[in-house]
Amino acid sequence: MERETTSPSPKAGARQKLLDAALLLIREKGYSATSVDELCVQAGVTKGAFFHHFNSKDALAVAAANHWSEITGAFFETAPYHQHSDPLDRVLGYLDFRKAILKGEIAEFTCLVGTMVQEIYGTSPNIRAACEESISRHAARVEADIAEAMKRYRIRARWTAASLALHTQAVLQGAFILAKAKGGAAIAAASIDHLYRYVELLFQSARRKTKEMS
Amino acid sequence: MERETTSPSPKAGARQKLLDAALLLIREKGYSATSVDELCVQAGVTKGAFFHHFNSKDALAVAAANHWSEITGAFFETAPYHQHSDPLDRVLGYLDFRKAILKGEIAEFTCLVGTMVQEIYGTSPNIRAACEESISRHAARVEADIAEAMKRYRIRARWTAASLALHTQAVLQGAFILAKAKGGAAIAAASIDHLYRYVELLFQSARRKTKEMS
DNA sequence: GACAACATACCAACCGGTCGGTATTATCGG
DNA sequence: CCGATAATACCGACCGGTTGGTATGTTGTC
Repeated sequence: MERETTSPSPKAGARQKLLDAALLLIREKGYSATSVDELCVQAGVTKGAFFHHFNSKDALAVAAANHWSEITGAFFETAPYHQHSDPLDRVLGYLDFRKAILKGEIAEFTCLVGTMVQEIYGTSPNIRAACEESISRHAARVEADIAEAMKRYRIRARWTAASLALHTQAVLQGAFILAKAKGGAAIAAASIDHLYRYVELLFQSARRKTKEMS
Repeated sequence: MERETTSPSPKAGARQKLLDAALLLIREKGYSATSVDELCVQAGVTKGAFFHHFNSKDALAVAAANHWSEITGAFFETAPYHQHSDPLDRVLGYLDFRKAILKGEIAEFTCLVGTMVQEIYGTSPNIRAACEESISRHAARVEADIAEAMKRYRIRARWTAASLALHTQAVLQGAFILAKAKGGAAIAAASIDHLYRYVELLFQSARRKTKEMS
């Protein structure tokens, strides 16, 4: 007859609540430093529920990485920059968007899988694979727009769309590290500015040429 | 009269051996996942020695970050790229050098303080500060060459030498994360290539102009 | 009444840290 | 140069708390 609710989505099922708790805590304190007990408390769930849904802490991490892929996938899917008809504008719009969402606490804009893979790349192959999947899948979307832009502006270069897409992810991940070191998002934004300028420079002569022709 | 040497410098004192062990283990498994016992075993030292030299595990981490600064400082000091008279060549040479040292196991070329700051930025302010110091000090050396190059080639731009220097560090840190995720140094090298190209593009018109004048 | 979804109680291993003690070395008066 | 003294470096058993994980029980639902 009683019905009590606390903060983290009360009727959402223990599994979802644990995954949400993992996103929050692991981004704040890292994977190793986050204990199963803390995850359960944050999720408002007992340890029994934890090991009912996940065979181990590592299994939770894999599930959290996949959960992260779905959440960020849906988030970027609905972002405004996709509206541009010019693929280069979509790439630059993506970077603008990445810069624009650098708000709030550091843990709120940093990357779950980037944080995790640093700690576990040598010890937990399955978590590492899940993190790589997440990064690669996200990079692939950026790559599609880059490839289209290269085609549109007839870029012939030594670099590929794939390598530039991964480079954007490297810059973002590195920007997060600097933000954590310096205690603020400002340097991350500055680094994205440099990346933005780089992409502009890569396409600038080709874009100008095309503009002149039209 | 005796003189013996095995792997972790046997006659080097417990403190040095512990710092070396910290560099090795923390880069392999992260800070939280590395226990004091493991550090002692790796260093060939007892726990008593550990807490004789360091008040806490955190204190060891701070000392390790400073040790890292000294080691990398001396290492880059003697690197060949400093011989170039043109400051821009020194900057590009620095990037070439960073790319050239991406050899061996991942833990052998990744950054101690970049790895640590990810885990502890929110929980250990003094470790975070030591990591920031290390990164900033290294960036400052790069910044000096960039600033000189900007002066030499009379660059007037919206970006500063400081922000570009920090950007190089962001790219490197991010490249390390991708290397950990993908399990190899290749993507890190590709990302440094992009950064190299970016710096070239930033200076290219000015350099050409100067060359024509001479 | 079977089965998934939890809760509770509990465990052995391990964690960072303490502490009393010893071996080595530096200091210094005579 | 000597022996006493004291500081430093190091040892390893031990401690209380926490760790990831388990075994068993309870509950709601089809």
